[in-house]
Amino acid sequence: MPTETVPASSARREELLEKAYGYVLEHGLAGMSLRPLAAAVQSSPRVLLFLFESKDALVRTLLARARADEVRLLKQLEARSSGGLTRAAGEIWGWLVAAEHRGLLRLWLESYSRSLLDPAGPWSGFADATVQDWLALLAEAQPASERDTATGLQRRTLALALLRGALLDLLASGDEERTTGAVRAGLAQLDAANP
Amino acid sequence: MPTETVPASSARREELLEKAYGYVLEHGLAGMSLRPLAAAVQSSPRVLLFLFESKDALVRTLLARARADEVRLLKQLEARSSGGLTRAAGEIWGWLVAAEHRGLLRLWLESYSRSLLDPAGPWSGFADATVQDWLALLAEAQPASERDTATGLQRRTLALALLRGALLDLLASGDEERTTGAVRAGLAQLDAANP
DNA sequence: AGCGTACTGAAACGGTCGTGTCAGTACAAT
DNA sequence: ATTGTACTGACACGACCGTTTCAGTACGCT
Repeated sequence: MPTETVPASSARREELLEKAYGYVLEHGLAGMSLRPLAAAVQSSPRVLLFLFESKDALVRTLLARARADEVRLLKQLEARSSGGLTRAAGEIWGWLVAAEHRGLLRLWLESYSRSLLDPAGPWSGFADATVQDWLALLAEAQPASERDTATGLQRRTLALALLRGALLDLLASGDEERTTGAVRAGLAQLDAANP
Repeated sequence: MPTETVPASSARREELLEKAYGYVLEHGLAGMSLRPLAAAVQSSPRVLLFLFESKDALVRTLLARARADEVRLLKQLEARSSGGLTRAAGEIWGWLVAAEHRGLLRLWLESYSRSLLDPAGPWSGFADATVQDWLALLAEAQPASERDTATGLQRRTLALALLRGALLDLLASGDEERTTGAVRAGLAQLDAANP
């Protein structure tokens, strides 16, 4: 008798996951369906379901894969985030504007808005998780004396709002210069207001 | 022979449009389908198609209806937006946090992210249009001397980014106090940096 | 050689989708 | 009374959906 239980990890699974990840970065996962996806990754719906259990589980796996990309960024930034809040925010913005991250950021925004309406779906925790990741990173960049104060939280919230708002603008307009200018100005003001 | 051409406006059409609008404010329009919607508004798919021509046209009409809500806000704000950029931004934020606008704002975010991936769909122009509306309102609040300068545009972009980023936070967290605090602090800094 | 494991293909299932067909009903205007 | 207009119900169509069934094939291990 063949296996037909969840493999949870195998060479073929990893390979198809990477291909599928590339596909959703381009096409989003709102209207994703198995047959076109399977064709794009040179496989079949049958195999995708065999390796990933169900479509819902596949979506969850893809979102986890996306988060892995983001966690890798956080590790990188943590290493050199000793320059304070605004410095860390500036580094994050540098990552956000990089053209090769557009797909991931569109996917992030899509999951974010999706989770607001359907908290039960496979993408539910994803948006909150990334937000918490960013906030935690910003907190870590703050001096310990400020980190746990009310104004420290407010400054973190403000920096994050600035980054995310500018990101929305950037994704829609593609105007790197204008948005970067606004972020720089905002961060400079945030810096100047430091006690 | 019956009409079977587009009515484009009628009492019944208006009535169903309002009901359908209430429905999508709650459920979003990503996964909207005619049969559940028709049941919710006590009608039938047949009638919806008769009155709105096609599902795509219905979605466009619903988005136009949403925009009408927003335009009404802009008219209100314009009347008392003589207090400068930060004052106007503060007024906008006051509108954004109002609980009865959550549905509209979730719908806005959904259409926004949607239009990034599928510029051909019925929601394509919607997000850009609202952004332009907001930017124009902010521009109008600026003194004429600053309105057409590069830094004027930058300050507008910054204010808008702050509002939209804080809105993302608010929609996900519901934390009115923290987000409002961040917006107020950011606007105060923007005000202090005024030449 | 025999067997278990990992993967794959073809076809079908029941379901929902947007839309079309064909029939009606209610009612104001003539 | 007749006619035209506005709306509605019942139902079927073809397409696509996620998933299942049943059949394999390729290959390492003993």
